[in-house]
Amino acid sequence: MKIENQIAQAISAALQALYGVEAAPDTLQLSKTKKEFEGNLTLVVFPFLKASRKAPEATATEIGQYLQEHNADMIASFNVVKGFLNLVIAPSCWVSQLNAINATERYGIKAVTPDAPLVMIEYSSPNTNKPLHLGHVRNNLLGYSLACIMAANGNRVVKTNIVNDRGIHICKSMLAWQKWGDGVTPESSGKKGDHLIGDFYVLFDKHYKQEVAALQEQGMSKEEAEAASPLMAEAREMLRQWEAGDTEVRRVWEMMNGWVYAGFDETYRRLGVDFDKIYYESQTYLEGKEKVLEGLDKGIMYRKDDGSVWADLTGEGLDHKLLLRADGTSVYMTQDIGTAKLRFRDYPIDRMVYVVGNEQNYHFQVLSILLDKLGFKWGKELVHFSYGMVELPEGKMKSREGTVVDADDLVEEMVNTARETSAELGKLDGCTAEEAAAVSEMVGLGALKYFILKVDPRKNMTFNPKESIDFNGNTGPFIQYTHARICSVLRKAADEGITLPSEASTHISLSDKEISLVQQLAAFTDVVAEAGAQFSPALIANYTYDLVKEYNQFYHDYSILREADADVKTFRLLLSANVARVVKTAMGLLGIQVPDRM
RNA sequence: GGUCGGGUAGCUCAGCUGGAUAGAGCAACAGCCUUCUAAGCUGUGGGUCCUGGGUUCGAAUCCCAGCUCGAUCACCA
Repeated sequence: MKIENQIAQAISAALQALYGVEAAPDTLQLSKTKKEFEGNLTLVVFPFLKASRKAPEATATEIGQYLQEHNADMIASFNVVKGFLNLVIAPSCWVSQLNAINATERYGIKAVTPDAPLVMIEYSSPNTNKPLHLGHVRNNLLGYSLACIMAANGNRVVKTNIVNDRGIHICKSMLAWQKWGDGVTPESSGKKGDHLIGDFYVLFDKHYKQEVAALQEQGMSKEEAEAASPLMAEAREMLRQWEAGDTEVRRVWEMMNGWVYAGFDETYRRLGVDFDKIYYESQTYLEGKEKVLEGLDKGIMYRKDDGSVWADLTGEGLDHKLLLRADGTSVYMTQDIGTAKLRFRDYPIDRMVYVVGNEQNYHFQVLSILLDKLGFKWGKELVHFSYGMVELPEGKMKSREGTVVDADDLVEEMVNTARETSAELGKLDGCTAEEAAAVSEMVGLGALKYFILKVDPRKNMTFNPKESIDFNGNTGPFIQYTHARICSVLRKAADEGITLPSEASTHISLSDKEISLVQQLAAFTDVVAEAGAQFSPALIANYTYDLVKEYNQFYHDYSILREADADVKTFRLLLSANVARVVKTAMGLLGIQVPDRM
């Protein structure tokens, strides 16, 4: 058991004995002692002054004395500062704590049992008319990391992606390709499929804008011109043909979507994200219609005179929501209902998590209510993991204005920078080209992923393309570097013929840094649990940074292999090995790999 | 206007289920490599925690009011 928990129990017993206070161990304000004070754990005694009827100092002293008397083996000494009781824990306890951690397989990761709750996580969910940009990258990294964190908390996890493969936006790209594409393909152009399609989407927009401008010059208002645009009319007609199942339109659609998927797959692979099950809106939107009509029968929805179908959500403090247009076609909400139906048919979902930007908060509020009304047991409790936008210093990224940061370009740039930095520092001089490339990939991606995941997901974040992502300080490479450093020490130890024992001797004295590191390691399980409860990879990231920062201080101030005392040396090696292990596990939860050398 | 998020150092962010003197990184300046990897370590300067009230022994943290930025309130997805 964690020392902190043991102490909490002892304090709980002390409060009962001294003052007759019933305080559950987990309600105590017990935390790591601040650096400026002597001790390892600090209890805040202010809450018990009423019961003790004594001054803060006297109360703290009384509790301290009681604890020391009854737990002599654990509490070496204590001191009191105002209402704070600082406890010094016996060093042997910390060694035992480290030994226990070392003995725990897959430390920090809970086993997934067959009857564990099934959590489905939807993320990525791209449109098929343009390549992925930095906003999608944040989505993908958050979704993937969240899946890892939920699994580490003992849940069965299904990662899913809903591809928005139909609609007017794809028709625009298709039309532009037919008109001006001249039969170009990814093969003939040497361009990634998603980028090629994105170019045609932009091209459509360019021609459309010209058309509208020309019509406006003829005296039309902007709205009139947009409505009169022949190009847009053609796109709409193409969508109608698609819905009607026109073979030629469907053929082009399938071909061009195929190009895009090949491009996406490449980006996903490089980002290191994957899915257990992919849904396509072209396959789910009809299901949604069906479900809505079912709701209509049950009186959950109503039909207007023009034939459109609506849900009345005024009872929930919201508005009326359209679900089927007068012409019977479906809207976004309808498709999400259809997708939910298929998913529930495929999996016994206990909990559904949607990783979607915060601009869609209202949508998911409505979706939750509708799914609940339609009888999905997890509908009410669905989680909209709502993350903030990635903004540029100038403001929002806009696809059509070309101010997006492309995902592939960014990754490439990061990996290049990593390679150059490694070369400059001469870090990979002894490595093969393959090893060097693998490390560059890890470090470049590590920098990007950590940069994005370390910030609170709910907050908007700023990305400045002019200032490249850092490799020093609170960054992925810094953490990776520390791991590599420890690996290097362990390699040297092995070279010296040292084999690590499973336990360190408890009869040694420890420095504050060493104790603090053991405490940090012990806290890892709580951090994983908290990250799962709060859906926050950032908690894992910041924890890991603190751990590594502290380790580097230790590394600087104490020698490991040159330590004369064999027992202390063993302890330090064991401590280092477990720091490396936790770093690797924690970064793994963020989808970041760590190299053994760099 | 309604609803929901933000506002902490020059910049990017932690800290927010109330606790000790509000922390990191970047940027600036000054040190530390013949010694386990200097992508590291140490130090200096830098703060109206948006403002004003309230609750409390104690508030960046909780409550109220206001200021401000953003998202959303589509027969787009």
